[in-house]
Amino acid sequence: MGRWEPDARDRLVRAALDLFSEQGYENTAVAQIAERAGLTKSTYFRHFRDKREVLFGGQDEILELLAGGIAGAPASAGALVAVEAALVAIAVTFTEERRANGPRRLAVIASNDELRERDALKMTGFAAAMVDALKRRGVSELGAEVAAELGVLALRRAYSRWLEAGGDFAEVARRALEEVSATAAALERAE
Amino acid sequence: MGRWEPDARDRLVRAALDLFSEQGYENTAVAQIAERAGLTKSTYFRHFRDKREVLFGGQDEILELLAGGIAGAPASAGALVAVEAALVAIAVTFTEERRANGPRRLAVIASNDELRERDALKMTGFAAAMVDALKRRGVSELGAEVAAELGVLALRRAYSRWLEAGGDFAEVARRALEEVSATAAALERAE
DNA sequence: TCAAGTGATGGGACTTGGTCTCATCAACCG
DNA sequence: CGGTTGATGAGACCAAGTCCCATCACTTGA
Repeated sequence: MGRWEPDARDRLVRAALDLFSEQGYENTAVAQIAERAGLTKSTYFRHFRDKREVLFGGQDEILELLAGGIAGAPASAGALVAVEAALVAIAVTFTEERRANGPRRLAVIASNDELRERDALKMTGFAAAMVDALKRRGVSELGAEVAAELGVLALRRAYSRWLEAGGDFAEVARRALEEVSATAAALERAE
Repeated sequence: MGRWEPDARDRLVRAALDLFSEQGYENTAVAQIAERAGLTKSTYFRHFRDKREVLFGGQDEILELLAGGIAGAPASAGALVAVEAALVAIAVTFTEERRANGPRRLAVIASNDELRERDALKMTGFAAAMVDALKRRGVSELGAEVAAELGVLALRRAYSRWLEAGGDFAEVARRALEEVSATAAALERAE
């Protein structure tokens, strides 16, 4: 396999996921990932900033979609409705290919602390993007933080359910947010 | 400074915080931290599992206190009241010394992605500990997750306020949780 | 047709985080 | 006083990540 084979980045992602699944994250060297993809370590680090990032690609796009979903919600919408719009907006990124690799990817992440750290930071990033967009709509700092945290919780639950059962992600996310916010409201009365 | 000087761990923490503040986290090598503490790299890694952890010591104790606070709450208490008990339970760890170093520590963490990752994972750990303890009380999975996330949000806000204004952490945390949960309840009506 | 330019890649030196093993030394103990 | 224990020092070693420069495929313009 010579130079200029297309889709170097995709090949790296597939090679990494395969190797991590086969032999574990810690037992896989970056050079090995690159080799399986027909590339070298140098090229790997041109595409991904570190060993972890190969499992978390495309999340910048999600940040933009979340912010855009909130900004584009009707002016009359409250914070939670805007968060719902954000979750619906990212549905386009939940493709069949992503669903096919989802379980393996989740298993790898769960197996390693470094990867769970990266995942936690990504979720923090999602929340921060929503907080920022909500505040631009005039939502209070606290209101934005609460709504965003509930949104991230709903997103996590929706993702896990979508991996299991499939279907339209937007619909799954809507139901998850509904559940989460209803639960949050019910917590109040239960003292 | 020979062997057997006491408080090796504390010396490492202080040296690390000083060096990180003076010259930045990335520009500081573990060997340099150890040297300033009168120790070697080997000894550093006996006390902390990696370069980051020196900034996050004592959080295992917090996990136990959180779980214990929830387990020890009155049987009649709802999920949010149990979470309040958890936040009150960790107040003993918020000492004056910790408050003195808090701002520098936060500044260092904010300056670096690796450290923000570790921080995010620690918060996830707090939430997981509370979810676990809440479920043992019979709270539903979803109810536990929502209550725990709101609890972590309140904890973050309380910490930041306590660093600024001081006072009894338990009281600050109680007020923060009150605000957060009231805001969560108010979100529902605002559609 | 060919020479210059461009962008992705290869290759290797280098630093540092982190692991591992073994030697060393201080304190404690019988 | 000799043996044990526990923390430390010392150094080899590997992999992650950075950096610099050479190389090659392809494009462009004369």
